[in-house]
Amino acid sequence: MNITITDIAKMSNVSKATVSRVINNKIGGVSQETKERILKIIQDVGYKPNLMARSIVTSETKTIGLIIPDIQNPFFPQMVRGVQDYAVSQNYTVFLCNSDSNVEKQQHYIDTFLQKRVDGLILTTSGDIYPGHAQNMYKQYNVPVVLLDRKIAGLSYNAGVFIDNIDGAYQAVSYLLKDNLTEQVAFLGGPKEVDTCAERFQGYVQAHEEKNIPIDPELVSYGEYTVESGYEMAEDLINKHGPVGRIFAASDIIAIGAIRALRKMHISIPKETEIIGFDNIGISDMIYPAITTMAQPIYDIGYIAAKKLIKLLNGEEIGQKNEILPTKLIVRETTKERYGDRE
Amino acid sequence: MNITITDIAKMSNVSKATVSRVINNKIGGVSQETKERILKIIQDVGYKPNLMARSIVTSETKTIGLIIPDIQNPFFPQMVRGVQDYAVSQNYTVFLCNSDSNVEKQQHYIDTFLQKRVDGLILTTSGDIYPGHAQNMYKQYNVPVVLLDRKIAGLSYNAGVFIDNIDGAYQAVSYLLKDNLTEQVAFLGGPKEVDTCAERFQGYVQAHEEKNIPIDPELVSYGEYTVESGYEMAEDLINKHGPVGRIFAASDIIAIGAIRALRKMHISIPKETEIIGFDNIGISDMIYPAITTMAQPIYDIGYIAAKKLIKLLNGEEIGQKNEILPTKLIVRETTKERYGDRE
DNA sequence: GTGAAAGCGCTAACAG
DNA sequence: CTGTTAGCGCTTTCAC
Repeated sequence: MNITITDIAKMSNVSKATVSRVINNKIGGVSQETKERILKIIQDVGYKPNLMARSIVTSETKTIGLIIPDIQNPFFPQMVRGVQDYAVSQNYTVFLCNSDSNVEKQQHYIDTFLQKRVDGLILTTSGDIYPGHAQNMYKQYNVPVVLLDRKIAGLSYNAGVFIDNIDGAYQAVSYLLKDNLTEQVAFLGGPKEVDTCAERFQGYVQAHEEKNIPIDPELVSYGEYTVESGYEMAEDLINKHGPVGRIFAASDIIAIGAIRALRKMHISIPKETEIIGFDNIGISDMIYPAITTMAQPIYDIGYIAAKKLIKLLNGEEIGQKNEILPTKLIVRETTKERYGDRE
Repeated sequence: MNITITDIAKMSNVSKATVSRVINNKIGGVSQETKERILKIIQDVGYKPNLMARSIVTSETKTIGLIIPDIQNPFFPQMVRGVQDYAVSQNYTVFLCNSDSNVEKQQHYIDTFLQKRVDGLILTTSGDIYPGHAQNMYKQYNVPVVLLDRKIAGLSYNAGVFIDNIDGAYQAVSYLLKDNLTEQVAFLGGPKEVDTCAERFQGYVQAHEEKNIPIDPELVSYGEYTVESGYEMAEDLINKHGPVGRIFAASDIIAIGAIRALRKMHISIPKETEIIGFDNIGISDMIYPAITTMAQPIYDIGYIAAKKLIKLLNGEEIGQKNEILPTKLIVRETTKERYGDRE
């Protein structure tokens, strides 16, 4: 039905092999003159090679499978952009799926990707991957896996791009505890089982321990990385515990929800309650109050991950297996000025 | 290298055809007993059929190409979700690409998708598609195209899902002009050439005409559908023209930027300046002030589009070619209460 | 420089 | 119910 290489071959009075050589720009294959003749015909009839057919013989699809938990969390689109931009620049196309932080869905997508024979996988994991399956990926399909943003215990992978969540949270909370403050900071977390959240909690604890501030679990809550969850956690916190002086939100969108909740309760920010977020998503400096946050290089995480994956596919060296990107505190309006802020 | 249907056939002492029948669950094909035997072996060795190979013979890839202008605009992820959710439920996988509102990029992605033999295309167009190419899609590849959110003059397509932008904007601006106000509303637009923006401008004009309010072009600006652009347009507007009483922003993210700019200039919302956005993106009620906006069913747009496309692929009737989804004004904090708001 | 032929992994008649 | 065969559109030896 569609026009095929055979058609082109006939129209050009050459063999399929010759056309194939032209399409693939094989060096030293075809005389300049026949090459041009074929090219012209291809152009005229608008022939586009069937990449499926090619894939089946070359056994590479120039396709990457990318799984993220939630495309509606603004963090991920930015990361996806990074992946895509590099992938496209290297002539790859990407399948994108949302796992909804659901392990079954995630596994389903991995299966689908494997069946569609993606050349590689980039995952921001949601919970565990069934160990058996993870094994299968390697043994049978030999598909390289790059982990993004979230690590997963027990899963072997080929490369990873992360940030130092413990240190990031430690720095953020320490900033909140500057000027010899001794009152515990409240913690508004994402899902307890997600490692980024668990690590940020660790950093939070570290900062308190350093100052010998005991941690009352009443000021620690877990939810999801969503605005709504941030809203609810903050509301609950204030209702149950009363006002708090400082909040560390494990992500900016949680912070946004929390800010909204506090406003509804007529608690002024940063005067009565200070708050620090995490991620530095795009809008965090465009809403009011602009969020003080621990920035991570979101786009770069994706970009570098794609780069590592494609290096892997090309059999090149990727350097260190895990790359830890830097975080940076960005002070804005949700925190008061601190001694030593200007120097 | 990978395990193939031939391997399974040998291991099961049957022919490839029989294995194929089992894989595809052909009715009345195989005896229960051999079927189970084969299934067990498939299970044991972890065989996954090569969908590329299947595609080449069935000439369907169970893949959909989706192009959006900008995944970082929160409007689109929600729409993408709609597309994906339905597509996945019907066993399709989707390629997603950002055109960056760039026609060349868009065309490049369409070409790639065509070469990868997607079964159908869903586009939120960015500017024109080269007429010749658009033709090619139909004549040569017979790939159905569903348009989303944005129409494009001169491009033939199989189905479309839109909203009534003219009416939506008309309603929004009319709301702003209620209570016999006669001062022109300012217009903060997206790209002038994008039809959603152009139509919203039309509705804006209509609302003014109805009240015989002349339109001073100084109060009309165009930019992009980004927060930054909203910020700049609002800043420029106030700088050049002085304070304005009411603003109609062609999208919520433009509104967010504008709100930020006004705040910086110490203009209070809604007291001194009222503002209405468009879209009702997720965070529009979570920031402060919460945005009064003309809501559109973003998720549904995507979902319905996917549904239409897959109906098309199945040769089913899609009903009306163009589906126009309803919009609805949601009054929140960026506008004052109006006479007749409560009834 | 070019062609013939084989084969990638699968499905789809057609026999039996 | 099952096997044989052909062939999808392409690349890739291997000859010439």
